[in-house]
Amino acid sequence: MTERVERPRRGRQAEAERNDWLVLDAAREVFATRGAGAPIAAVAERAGVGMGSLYRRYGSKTELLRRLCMLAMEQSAGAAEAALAAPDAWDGLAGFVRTCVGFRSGALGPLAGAIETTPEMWEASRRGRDLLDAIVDRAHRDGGLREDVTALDVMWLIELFSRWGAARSSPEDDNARQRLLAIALDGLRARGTEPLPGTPPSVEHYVERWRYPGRVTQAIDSELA
Amino acid sequence: MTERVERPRRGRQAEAERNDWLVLDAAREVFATRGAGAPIAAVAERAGVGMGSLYRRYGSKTELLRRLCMLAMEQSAGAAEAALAAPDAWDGLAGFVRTCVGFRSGALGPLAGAIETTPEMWEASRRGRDLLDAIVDRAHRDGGLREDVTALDVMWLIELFSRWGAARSSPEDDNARQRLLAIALDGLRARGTEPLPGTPPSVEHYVERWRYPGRVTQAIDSELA
DNA sequence: GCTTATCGGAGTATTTCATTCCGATAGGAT
DNA sequence: ATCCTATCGGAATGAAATACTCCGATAAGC
Repeated sequence: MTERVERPRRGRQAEAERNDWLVLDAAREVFATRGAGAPIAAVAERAGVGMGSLYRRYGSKTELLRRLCMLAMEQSAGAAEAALAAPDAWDGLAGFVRTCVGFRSGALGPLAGAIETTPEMWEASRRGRDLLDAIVDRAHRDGGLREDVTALDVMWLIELFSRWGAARSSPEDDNARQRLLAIALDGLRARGTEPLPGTPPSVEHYVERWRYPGRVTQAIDSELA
Repeated sequence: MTERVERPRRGRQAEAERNDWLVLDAAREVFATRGAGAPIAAVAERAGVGMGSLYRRYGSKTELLRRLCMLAMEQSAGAAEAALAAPDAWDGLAGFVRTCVGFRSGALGPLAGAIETTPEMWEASRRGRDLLDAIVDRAHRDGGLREDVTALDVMWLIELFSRWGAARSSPEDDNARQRLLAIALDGLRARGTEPLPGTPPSVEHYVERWRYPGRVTQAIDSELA
């Protein structure tokens, strides 16, 4: 799932690096399905790593969560660039959604509000939204995507599917999710159907959730200005 | 949201009954979004009711969860019967899904495994699945539903959307959910599209999650036999 | 005005969790 | 071969969260 940078190490150092990825993958799985409240011990167990090893790399739970968010946003941005480079606009969009759901990019959602967002994170988030806007615009112009679907609809869709899955996910879960995703993507295609109900989702609503309780997060306010 | 049986009471008794529904609605909201691990206090607070009042009615958290499951399954069965009675097969199915998502019928999913399932619950679950089978069969025969979609796909779809929503859900959340649901339902319609990937979801997979850890749940085994 | 069912929430014992500490293990240098 | 040290795993710890109980306050019904 996670892309590994192959830089050959030896012995203990190799194990350390391997563990790092194991932890990150496990953390994503655990926090995505059980929310930010999930215990660190669950991450360690799933990664097959001791608590000591985990804390050697991440000084606190918050640090791990932040790292996780950044990683997901970076991967998401990478996938977005690939989508824009795809020959067909619709295929690019569909592939982007599938990829993001694949590594549970939208799993950040439940984490919103549990950690104080750094300026760095805001920057990445902003960039991600801009890229998605571009993808959706292209698919609209190309006629592959039904025109009443907005970029934020797609965002929510990714989040919806990212959170799916039991605490202990199995291949069967993946299978079911793939099917539902295929159904949803099919529903996204341009076609003479009923217009979508309600109003387009707002950026304010999407962004507001990240406000960390108790402290003023200035970045949000400038974001919403 | 929840259908109330209007049996006029007076004064304190009326308040008691009103509280009962407040608690049930709040509990569904809380457990659906935060999982079975959510604190009882959160339910009380959301219902605007003291802990005392809550425990007067439900002797334990487990009892509340069980009651919640039964209620959701009963409401779901009611919606299913209405769907079968609908003039149009497709409209019946779509309405059923929307109704179930509306009262978060699929929110039972995350509760699976957290409580020991009673025979009564198995009975209701079984009945629900039979009804859904009938709805899906009818929609297939009628040609409105794409034929590679199974009843369990629909089941998972309902669960997917039932779990959606932030801890503190807002009208904006509902709006976004409605739109995504419209997209998904549109993807469900019969139409010359790519067949669904993977294999149809299995009953075993769906049912297995309800196995309560530590104790053998005989009903599951007979269910799977 | 009195009785009593019901209400809300503070209090308690228990559990869960984040974080720390340390003995064990095994690369890698001498 | 042997010692040194980085890393590992998980038990120990103190703090926070949580299920559940208890009780004084409130107001309906007579």
